[in-house]
Amino acid sequence: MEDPFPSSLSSSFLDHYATSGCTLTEILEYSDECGKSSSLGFMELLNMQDFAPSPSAFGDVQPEPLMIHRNQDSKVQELMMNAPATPNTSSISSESSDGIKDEHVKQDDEEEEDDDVDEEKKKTKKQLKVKKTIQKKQREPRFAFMTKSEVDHLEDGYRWRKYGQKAVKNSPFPRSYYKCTNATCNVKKRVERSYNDPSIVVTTYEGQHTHPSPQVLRPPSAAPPPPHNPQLINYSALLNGYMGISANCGAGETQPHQLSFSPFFNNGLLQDVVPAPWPAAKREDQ
DNA sequence: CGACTTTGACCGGCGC
DNA sequence: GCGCCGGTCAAAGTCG
Repeated sequence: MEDPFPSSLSSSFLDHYATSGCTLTEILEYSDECGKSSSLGFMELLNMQDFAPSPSAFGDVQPEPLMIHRNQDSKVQELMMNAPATPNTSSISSESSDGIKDEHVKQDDEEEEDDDVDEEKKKTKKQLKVKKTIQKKQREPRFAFMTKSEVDHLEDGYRWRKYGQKAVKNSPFPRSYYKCTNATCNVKKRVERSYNDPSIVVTTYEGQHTHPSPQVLRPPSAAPPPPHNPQLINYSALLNGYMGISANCGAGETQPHQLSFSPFFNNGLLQDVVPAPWPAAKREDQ
């Protein structure tokens, strides 16, 4: 777990990040039982077929340090240790959402004769929440990374609905909570700004998409390739790879986005990996 | 009018 | 037990 990121990191992976335009400054991978299987997917991603131009195409873009390490968050690790090592990630999310629904229906049947409707609702709600909490803790692998960007919510090809925002302790920047808008998809993500470096956005994905990216699905003839939007990131490819779903990343995209390049990446190999602390806003005073 | 955001309230976990 | 904190809910508001 403490080993540095593999030197076999393929060019496609970092090339893909290069196409994002947003400079990847750090990747934080939660290590856990799920993570083992998830990491396979992630590693598979690293060996994906090239879908980005060669490094020589990066031109004059200012390089930024790339730091990759595995997360040391003991809290998360502890939660994840209870998680079953379930490589079949698609079954995870469908199971969890269906499970909740089934439980809900069952609960309604059992309390049919109950006079106190409010009580019933409260009970059901409570159980639902407990179940959700347990499932979340046990099932959802997380994947967090930091990007240098001026916008908080980075485009990743999926559609998200914001469902909450909270002030973060010791940070002037709030944390936003998003859910994938796809009804069958259980993926959530948290977005917050590092208070150490406000130019850095910390994005944490939880769960896996059970559907392809809407952007990927779009037929080539339906729309032109995305513009060279510096804020557009195809995290979907990384995440799909990480989560073990075969990524169809980059389909329909014939042009590279604005490119950036890491000095740590040379000749297709990641070099001089520098571990970085978990964002101070999270890790401080713990 | 539907989709999405905002925001206060609520709840559970955790440390003291 | 209490208070703090993170995460989620859901009603109200906003926007196209």
